[in-house]
Amino acid sequence: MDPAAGRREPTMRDVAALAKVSTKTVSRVINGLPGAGTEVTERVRDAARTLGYRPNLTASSLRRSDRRSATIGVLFEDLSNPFDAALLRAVEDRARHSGVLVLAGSSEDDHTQQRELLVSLSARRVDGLVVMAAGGHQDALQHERERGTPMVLVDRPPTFGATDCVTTTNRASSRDAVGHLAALGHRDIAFLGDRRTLWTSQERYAGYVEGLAHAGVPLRGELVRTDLHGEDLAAAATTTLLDLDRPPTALFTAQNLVTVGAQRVLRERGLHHRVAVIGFDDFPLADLLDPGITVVRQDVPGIGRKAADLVLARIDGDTSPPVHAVVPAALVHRGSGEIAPRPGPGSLVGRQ
Amino acid sequence: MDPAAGRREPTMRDVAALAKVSTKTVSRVINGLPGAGTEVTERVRDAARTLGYRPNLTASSLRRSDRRSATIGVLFEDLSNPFDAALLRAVEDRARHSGVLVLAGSSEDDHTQQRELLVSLSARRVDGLVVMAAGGHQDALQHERERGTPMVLVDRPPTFGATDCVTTTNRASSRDAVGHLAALGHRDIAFLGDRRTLWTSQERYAGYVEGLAHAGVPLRGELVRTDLHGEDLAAAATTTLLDLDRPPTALFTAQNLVTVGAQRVLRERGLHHRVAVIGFDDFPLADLLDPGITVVRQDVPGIGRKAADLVLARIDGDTSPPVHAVVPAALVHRGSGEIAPRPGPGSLVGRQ
DNA sequence: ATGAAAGCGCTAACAG
DNA sequence: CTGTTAGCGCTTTCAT
Repeated sequence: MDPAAGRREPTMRDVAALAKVSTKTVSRVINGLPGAGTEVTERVRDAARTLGYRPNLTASSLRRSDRRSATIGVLFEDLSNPFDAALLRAVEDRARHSGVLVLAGSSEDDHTQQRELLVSLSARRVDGLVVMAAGGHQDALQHERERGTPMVLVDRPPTFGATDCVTTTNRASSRDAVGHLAALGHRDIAFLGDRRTLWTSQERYAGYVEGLAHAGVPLRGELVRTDLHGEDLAAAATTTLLDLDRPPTALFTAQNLVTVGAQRVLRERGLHHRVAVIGFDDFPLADLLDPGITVVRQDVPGIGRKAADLVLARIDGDTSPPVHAVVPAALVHRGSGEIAPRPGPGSLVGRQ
Repeated sequence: MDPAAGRREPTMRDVAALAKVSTKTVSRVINGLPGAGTEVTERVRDAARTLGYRPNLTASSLRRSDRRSATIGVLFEDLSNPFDAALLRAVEDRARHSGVLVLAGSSEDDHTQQRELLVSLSARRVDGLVVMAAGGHQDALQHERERGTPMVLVDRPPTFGATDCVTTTNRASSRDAVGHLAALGHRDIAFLGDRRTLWTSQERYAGYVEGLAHAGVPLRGELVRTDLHGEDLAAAATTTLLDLDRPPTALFTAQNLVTVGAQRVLRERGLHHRVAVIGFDDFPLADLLDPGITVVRQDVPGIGRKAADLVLARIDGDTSPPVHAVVPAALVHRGSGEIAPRPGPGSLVGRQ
């Protein structure tokens, strides 16, 4: 099974011996540094090729003064979530073009797992981190940051200082979305949110409240459902809402899985053309559904690029003050958010 | 910006000095090896905590005899594709539970990029690789494998020897899908495939041919469209097919983006309830479309787990003969694949 | 149970 | 232009 069993990996010393030069000269040639004669360079290259020599970045970075591993850590909630995946890809692209590779991990929004991954990444001496922080306290992240590791938080800001961060217009876009629904005449607009410990959930809820206030629509507490982590909880909450005496005529679903869970229930009940929906976060095929789902779309590649740029700049020694970059999101009209309220068989107008 | 500017990272020597022991003793304590007194152990732990010592896996792996980096490389086509993302997550989970981290990269099905990533991973001395090979030759992969790096190919098999691989039942499931359509009475079943250089495309096409033959349906060459890389090409091909004098009554779309592209055109033309579709590869929300999209669903987490298990076992010295694991896919009936053929306004039965 | 010396593969700092 | 020496942080080997 092992085609190379027994053979020892050639080192610079082996190359040096074969080319009859010093290891330092080999080092110069391999790294493309000046100070190596044309003829010697050729001899070294030949020797390296003959032996099948591969540079060892691990040894090199240990000895080099900059101590760089040319590797960054990416610590997201769930690499299989389309949002996280798109973000990872954007970061990876940027990093790759700078010769930097990405060590990726999923924290599952769990502090223990986040901390363990942080320790693992730290032991491998990554040059920097791009992190989607787990909800709640950020002790482990703060600790790592305070050791000096360059760090950029994405999607959610740090609760500690001196750290860059890239987020989107959660509050303003949520306000706009709710305003859009109110402008159509909706007065019973429900809020369905992810975990309350998440900053994005809080911001989107705040935007919902502001949007209602701005439109002069009173907030009905029973229309607010939070801590809906995953499609199933979102579906259950939607069911409960639709069963109210005075059910909502519009839903603002504040996360992609929540939107999908709600959508499932609406279709089961045949209400997808009656109840308006605007979701936060776009998702694949949102435009192919009937009606198309109106969403607040984040510029995910933009966020990833910005985060990567920031962390790479910090690694390169940029010491300017910390930045909180805000990448604008946009409301994408597809139909579900443009459904007007109307009294129907399920409506209770007149009963009030 | 840098909270730790100037400070030097503490080493085992620093810990040893503070605890008044040798570095070897510190090494024993940090690694939980036997041969360290209870009292000394305590002293070392205190010193490490006081100094904020972090073990350096990079230095450790350089010196250790097993030379392990506790890191594997994952080289897929596009980490933002839901299929790749789900696979990455499955591999990462398995690896993490073995204390192994994942260096991830996207090859974009490009040989140059694949080779460059391979070189980067190799320089970082990853212990093993999980690779979705780019189409065409596999010279760089073979070369890396022949140096002795444990390697598992996923989704597509190696064209060289002595290498594990995990794929799904591409051919058999495609045959079944086409058989399912034929059993409903379809005789004009189109094939829409991704790049012909990809083994999966070839296998799925072979299954299509077998399925037709088995059902006694003659193959019409003009209904076969390949090299559809991406939604747009798939959409264009679908348009062409529908404009034929004798258009297909059913489509077998052999990759997830192809399915989506075709679906877009069918909906534009209002044919999504008339033309049957079975897609290879499931995708999010396929069940929420109207009709739901019937697909061949791969067991993506199963494939990822198996691949991770194989590479981790090889790293641990398993020298049993190479394995080609085949993880079964299943036909998921959702509606689009259960549409029967019928003469309609667009049909040309009778004109022939 | 503990430590001293050597060295993993490489590069910094200096020679020549 | 090229080489020598030392040593990155750690673990091996062998001694005590």
